[in-house]
Order: sequence, then structure tokens, then C-alpha cells
Amino acid sequence: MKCIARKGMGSTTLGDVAKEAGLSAGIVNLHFESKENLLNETLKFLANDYKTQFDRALARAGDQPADRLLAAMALDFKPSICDRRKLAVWFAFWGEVKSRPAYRKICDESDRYYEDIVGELCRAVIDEGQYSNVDPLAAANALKALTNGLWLTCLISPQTWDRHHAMDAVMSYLRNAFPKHYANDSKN
Amino acid sequence: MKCIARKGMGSTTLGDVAKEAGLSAGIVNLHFESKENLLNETLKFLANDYKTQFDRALARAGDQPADRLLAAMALDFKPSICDRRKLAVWFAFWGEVKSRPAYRKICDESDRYYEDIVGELCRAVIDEGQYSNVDPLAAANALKALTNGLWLTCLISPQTWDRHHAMDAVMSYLRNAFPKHYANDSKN
DNA sequence: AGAAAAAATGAATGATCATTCATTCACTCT
DNA sequence: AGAGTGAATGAATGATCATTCATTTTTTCT
Repeated sequence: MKCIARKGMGSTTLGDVAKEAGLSAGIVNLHFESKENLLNETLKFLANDYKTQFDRALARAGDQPADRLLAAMALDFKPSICDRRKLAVWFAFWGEVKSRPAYRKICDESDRYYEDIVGELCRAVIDEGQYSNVDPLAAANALKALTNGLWLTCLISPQTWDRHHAMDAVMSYLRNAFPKHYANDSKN
Repeated sequence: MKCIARKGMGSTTLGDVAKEAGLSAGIVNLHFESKENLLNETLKFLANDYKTQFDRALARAGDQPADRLLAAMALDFKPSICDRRKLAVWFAFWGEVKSRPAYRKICDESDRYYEDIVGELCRAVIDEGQYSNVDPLAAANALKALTNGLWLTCLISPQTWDRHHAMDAVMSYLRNAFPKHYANDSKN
């Protein structure tokens, strides 16, 4: 991941990875069989790292759906996730999604997991607030898209845009969509 | 662009490009000097293609800021822009933004152009609607991020998600943010 | 300690590529 | 027609890389 962030996915060689690990040239093939396999495992690792943090963030959040939804969204802009190096790796893989079905599949399955959980949270919030004409799954997908887009902005314009601006944008979205729940941004 | 969409940026060789063009091996270096230069020009071409369509879409839109803003957003989900092959190319470059300053610069400058124009449209809409506490630049950035994120969803989940769903999500955002202007989605 | 297993080395191999350039081709003038 | 110009060819070059594997080093047992 360090190598991908530094040199880009196309330009990281197994030699780079070995050097980064402080080991010798042939080491990656010994442990990962092939470069393709290493990259697949890297994406799985990244996805799993996110899932671990996501599950933990929800476990720590309270019982209220609105609090849980906020916790889920806030995670995306914590330093442990919204780190320019990690974001670069996500985008490196997304950049190959069209040409590498294996990457697409991993991302797609991962996305579905969050769509379910966040969709369910949205459903509960919508019920509570009697928000009419709001589809919970659509809201969950929009939130996911907003996050990914804001990550790109963090990547492209680090000088003028940071994770705090991004979190503000998410709060703004939540306030507009679910005004009764997020009227005053008391959190974070 | 065809090659990048099909094989990914790291795996497209100058030979692939030459073959796609129906020409011989050395042709790319003859016309573009180097591979690096070809890639830079490709990104510039893509950005310029978008700008052309953006300017034309605004030129065709009416005088009302709300109509103009809607036209700008709707463009992003027209087939000529929201095409899986073109999206793959955008993401291929975004995937290297961290490691290639040249790409970041082109994207950043391009983004700023739209931030100005869309920000100004948001400002006008906010004035008209007396929407309180809404920062026009923040709204413009959020809309841009939403678009980019929705593009990613189109790339990753083409089976369950298309440009129409994406446009619905944008309409939903506009309706929540500027209810007086987009209450009934009479357009597209 | 010392045998056995596991991990790591790094030189060698063979493939792939970007780039070069002498030559050929196609077209435009007069 | 034929000289002159620009475009295109494709074989050759040299560099980079993934991968292999015989050998060495380290760790884990008893």
C-alpha cells in the first residue's frame, strides 16, 4: 500500500515492495505466489480493514438509529480512514475496476454489505421522522457516493480541502435529508 | 481511451494503442514523443471534452439560475458523459493522482473552473430562495463530490445501478437543499 | 546442541516494452 | 512526371520486470 500510494499501481514493482519490506527480490513471489495475487490480497486487506473499523464504530455507537448513522458516516472522515495514502490506494484499485473483474467483484460485494446496514439505519430514521417520499436504500447509496466523491476531493485538492470540510458536507446532507434528527450539529 | 478502458492504464502498451489506431508500432512516439506525454494529453483531452459539453449545456439552458444548475448537473448523467468507458478513464487517472503531480494539477485546475461557475449558480439560487445557512461554494463542492461518487457506483455496480438512478440521487439532493426550486421534479 | 523445517536470498532467465531510426510510402506541388 | 515533404513502418536496442530456484540463513523443535 505504501508503494502504490507513492509510485502508483502501474509503476510499483515487486522489487519496490520487497525493498519497502526490507527483504530481498524474490520474497513477494514466495509469500504471494504472483503479483496479481498480491494485488488481490491487498484490496481484500484494505476492504477488511475498513470493515473492521466500521463494525467497531457501530458497536460503540448508541442504540438510536440517528446516532448510529452519524457514527457510520463520521468514520469515513476519521484520520485512520480518510488518510491520503489509503485513499490513493482505494482510487488506484477503483481505477482498474473496469478492466479487472476481480477488483470489481470485491468492491461490489463490500459495497453491498454497507448498503444493507446503512440502508436499514436510514429506514429507521425515516420511520422515526416520518420523512415522506424518501427511499432508504437510495439515501444509503447517495451517502456512500457522497463519501467517495469527497474522498476524491481530499485526494485532488489537499491544499484547500480536508476531512473536516468533507465531514461538514456530510452533516449538511444529513441535516437537509433528516432535519428533525440533525437540526443542530451537536456531534463532532 | 479505448485501451485504458479495456486493459487498464498500467497494462496498456504503446503497441496496444498503435494497434487500436490501425497503425504500426512506433507511431505513438512519432506523434506524442513519449508515453508519458500521450497520457498527459489524454487527460487534457478528456477534461477538455467535458468542458466543451459543460459550456454548451449552460449556453443552451435558460436564464433562471435553478434551470442552469439543473442543466449542469443533468449533463453529468447524459450518455455522452456518463459512459462506462469514459468513466473508467477518469478513474484510471484519478487512481494515479497521488503519485503523478501532473495529473493532480490538471484535475485540480479543471475542478476549480466548475466550482466557480456552479458555486455562482448556487449563490443565485440561495439568494432567490432565502435559504439560510447554506454556503454556495460548499454546496457546489458537495454536488461535484456526489457526481463523482455516483460515477463510481455506475462503474462498480452496473447491474443494479445506472445513470438514471444516479440522476435521481442528484435530484433528491437538490430537492432537499433547495426545496422551493426543485419541489416537483418536472425536469428530466 | 543439533536435526528438521521454514524463511529468505539473490543471481539467472525469459518476456515484455518504450524508444529509436533507417527505410518506405503517400501526397503535394510545379 | 518527378522532386520534395511529411507520415508511417517495423526491425533492432536496451532497459525493466516478474518469476524461478539452488543455496543460505533463521527458527523451532527435541
